[in-house]
Amino acid sequence: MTHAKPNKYQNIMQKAKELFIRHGIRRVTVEEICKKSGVSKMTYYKFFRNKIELVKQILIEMMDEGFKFTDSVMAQDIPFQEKARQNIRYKIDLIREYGDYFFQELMEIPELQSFLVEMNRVNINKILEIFKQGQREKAIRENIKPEFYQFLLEQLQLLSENEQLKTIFPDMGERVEELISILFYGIFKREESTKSVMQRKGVS
Amino acid sequence: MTHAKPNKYQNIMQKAKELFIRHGIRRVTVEEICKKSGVSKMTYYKFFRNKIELVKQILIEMMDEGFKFTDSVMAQDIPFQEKARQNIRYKIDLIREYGDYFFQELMEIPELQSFLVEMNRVNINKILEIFKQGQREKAIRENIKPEFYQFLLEQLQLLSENEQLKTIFPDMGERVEELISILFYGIFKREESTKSVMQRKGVS
DNA sequence: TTATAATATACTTATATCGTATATTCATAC
DNA sequence: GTATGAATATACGATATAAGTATATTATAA
Repeated sequence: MTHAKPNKYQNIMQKAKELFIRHGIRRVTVEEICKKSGVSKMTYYKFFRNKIELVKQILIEMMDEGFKFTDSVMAQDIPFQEKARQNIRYKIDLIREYGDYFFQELMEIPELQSFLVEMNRVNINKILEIFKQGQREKAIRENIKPEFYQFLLEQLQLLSENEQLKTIFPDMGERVEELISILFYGIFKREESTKSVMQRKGVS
Repeated sequence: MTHAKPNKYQNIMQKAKELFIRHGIRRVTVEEICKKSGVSKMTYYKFFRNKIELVKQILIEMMDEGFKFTDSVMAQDIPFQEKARQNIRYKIDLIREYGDYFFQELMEIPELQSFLVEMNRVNINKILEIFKQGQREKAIRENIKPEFYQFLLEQLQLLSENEQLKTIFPDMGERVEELISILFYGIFKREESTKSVMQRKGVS
């Protein structure tokens, strides 16, 4: 990546992320973001109409990076199960990085509702794509319908917010991990599992 | 302790502490505190004139608990150095519990300035008391003047906010610990040190 | 029942934040 | 040097949020 120009846009994005992760979206003001990223309010409003728009950009960037990661993983010449595992670990790490509070707050912002729904739709499509590749590679049982898989994904998502489950796994990352594991070993043909350690690398 | 009555005052104090630790003082509203502690705004204002007053009470309680701990430690029949060590550990743990951010924010509240100065004065007096006991027990060199010790304490406090030192020890707890260690082993007569593990217990 | 105390609600006042407009500074090219 | 474009600092009005108060209602216990 080019590090020659101290890109103001990226600077704002980065500092805003840090502040949001630390204090939550609601508790951070635009002026605070400007001060932290060494930018005047006017230049901020050059780039973003308001705070919501900034949050959207962060989410879009987050999704794009995720897709880029997924694509690179899917192109590798490794067993499908390993690919799936890496993708899942990536998402878990992402959740851990931002923390429950961030995602919880997201859903409480009315202006973001439809955006989140759309983002979720795109995301699920991507996962479906991967699912189909898994079937082509004969790693996933052929007799599972994609619609059924999609249904399961949506139910899993609902379950991850289930209050009872929250008491069992208070940490959101762990919660999601356990749920995915269930789906995982439920749909995979029985083979011994391979362990993988992968490190996500943040933009600095 | 009595747990029969769900004391509203203590309830507010407890929940406020939790919120302040998590989000900082400025970022938490009175209404939020009320909601969390299941108390109406009116009852809140029965107990506290405003948010500052609540913060003051938290600080006073914090100091009182500290003094109580100190007194119990000083009454024990153990070497003076061990007493001193326990006191220091207590303070380090306290800093760790509340986090840098909390104390940093405290000092940025104008209405608290004089209160903090006074609190600091009282605190230093207490430490001086301990110092004198240390001299009486012949654990501290007799030829160190109390005024000089007090001066050192104040300088140490200033140093703990030194920017350069912050880059060396980013964690405030560690920073203070290292500084105190310097003072410690500087004024103590040379004897082998004894390790101690002590657990502070929070009010639940 | 009556008295007490907490609550919910609505409200006014005060403050913080947002978003914009304007004058100023700063860097760069000419 | 001056002109130009871009960022900044400052000030400002509009708006949203929070603080603090008053009142009616509900719950509790003597």
